[in-house]
Amino acid sequence: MSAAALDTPRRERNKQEKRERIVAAARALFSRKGFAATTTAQIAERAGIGAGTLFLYFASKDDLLVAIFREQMDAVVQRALATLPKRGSLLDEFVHVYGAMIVFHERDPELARAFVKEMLFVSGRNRAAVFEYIDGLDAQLAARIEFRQARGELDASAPARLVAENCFALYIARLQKWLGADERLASAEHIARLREAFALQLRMLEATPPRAAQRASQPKRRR
Amino acid sequence: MSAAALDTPRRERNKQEKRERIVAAARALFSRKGFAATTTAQIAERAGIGAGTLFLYFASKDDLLVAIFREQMDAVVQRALATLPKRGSLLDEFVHVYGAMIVFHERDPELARAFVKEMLFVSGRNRAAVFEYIDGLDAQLAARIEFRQARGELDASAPARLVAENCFALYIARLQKWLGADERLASAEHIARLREAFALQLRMLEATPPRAAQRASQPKRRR
DNA sequence: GGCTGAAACTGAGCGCACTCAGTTTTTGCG
DNA sequence: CGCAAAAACTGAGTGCGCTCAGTTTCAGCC
Repeated sequence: MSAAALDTPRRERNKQEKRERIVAAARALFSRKGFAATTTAQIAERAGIGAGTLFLYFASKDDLLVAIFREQMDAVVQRALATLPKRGSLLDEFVHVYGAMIVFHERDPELARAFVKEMLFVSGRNRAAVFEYIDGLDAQLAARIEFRQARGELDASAPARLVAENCFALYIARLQKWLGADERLASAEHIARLREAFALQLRMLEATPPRAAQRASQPKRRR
Repeated sequence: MSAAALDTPRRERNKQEKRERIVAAARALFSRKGFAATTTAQIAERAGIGAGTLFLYFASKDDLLVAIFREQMDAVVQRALATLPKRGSLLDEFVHVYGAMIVFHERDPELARAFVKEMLFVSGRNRAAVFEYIDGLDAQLAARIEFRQARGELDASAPARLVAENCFALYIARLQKWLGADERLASAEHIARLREAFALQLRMLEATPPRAAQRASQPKRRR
């Protein structure tokens, strides 16, 4: 019956609220004492639930971490996409978005390290969520490529989506290297490296399409 | 022969031999029962040592896994580099090498999954070893690029090493996606995807260098 | 309200990676 | 040899993530 769907039954509401409490407790403890040093028992206690209950909401401690991070990352990406530089190049836009994520991770490298390590290997419902998030990001950046392709600024024969996916891979690789290092580079330096890598991938888009007209409209002088 | 080589002090020899026993035991158990289902106590027992002794040789169970895998991967890469296709394109060579690694990982995806997950985040001595291994691989493949650049087949202005590093990143990203998936693609399909990604990165090398334009009249070469 | 089955919750307990105080083995030296 | 210091080794112990048999809470129905 539809009435049941309308009113949020007591059970559902309790569950949702309990989930929030767990997330809040975990967030506070993780950032105060670090991921490894926080025990699930402490989280449960702070959330006011039994030690076992936590695992009815999250399959594992790692799973909990991923769930927390994903929400925050969503916000970061959304904000970055909303503030794209107006007059910048495609490369600038890519660096703007991924740079924002790097800055975010810089706030708490130990957490970020644990997160990245788990993110790509989670299973269950969270795995789908993670990949949806990545797909969304890829799609948005692919759209930026296609926009320029449509205006004739870039080689329209290149598969925009695949290029965007490659850039995500480059970002992750850089991030892993950065987070894994004993002595971490300043994020400015890190972003500069990322820019280099992106430039190398995106340069392909500037190539004259194999068959298409080569800027015939532009009065280019030949010797 | 030197005096130092002659007398392998009893201590050193024992240590080395014990290390071998641990590795052999771990390898056998991991491949029989899987990584997660094997306990460090079982490994120690099979190696004929005390439970705590294992941790004098390897900092953690993960560390042990990484050490085992790295040795095997070295061999795989070495063989692949020695059997590069003679008449193939640069893309063919990249796919040949990384394809060999994929095939290797296909033999035991659960182990590979655990390995890849830990590899990029190990610390201590093994971390240095892992990155030396990656650097070596990058250098070898960069050399293949430079070889063609020197012959004028590819844009010599592109930084070969960075391109090779980008390709490694693409390989790792694909591998993570593949190993993390619930239903794993056939490796042939996986390799085809990797080829696409590589092609997108390497295409940049075919661009006519800014100043030297000799490729214009040359018919496009395919495979 | 009273009853009933199901859903949610609990915490004592389990298995395992890893530690460390105590023991054994090895080495260098007189 | 004997001896002392150092190095290597050991396994009982510890802490933590996670489980599950038992308990409590809730929703729907009379």
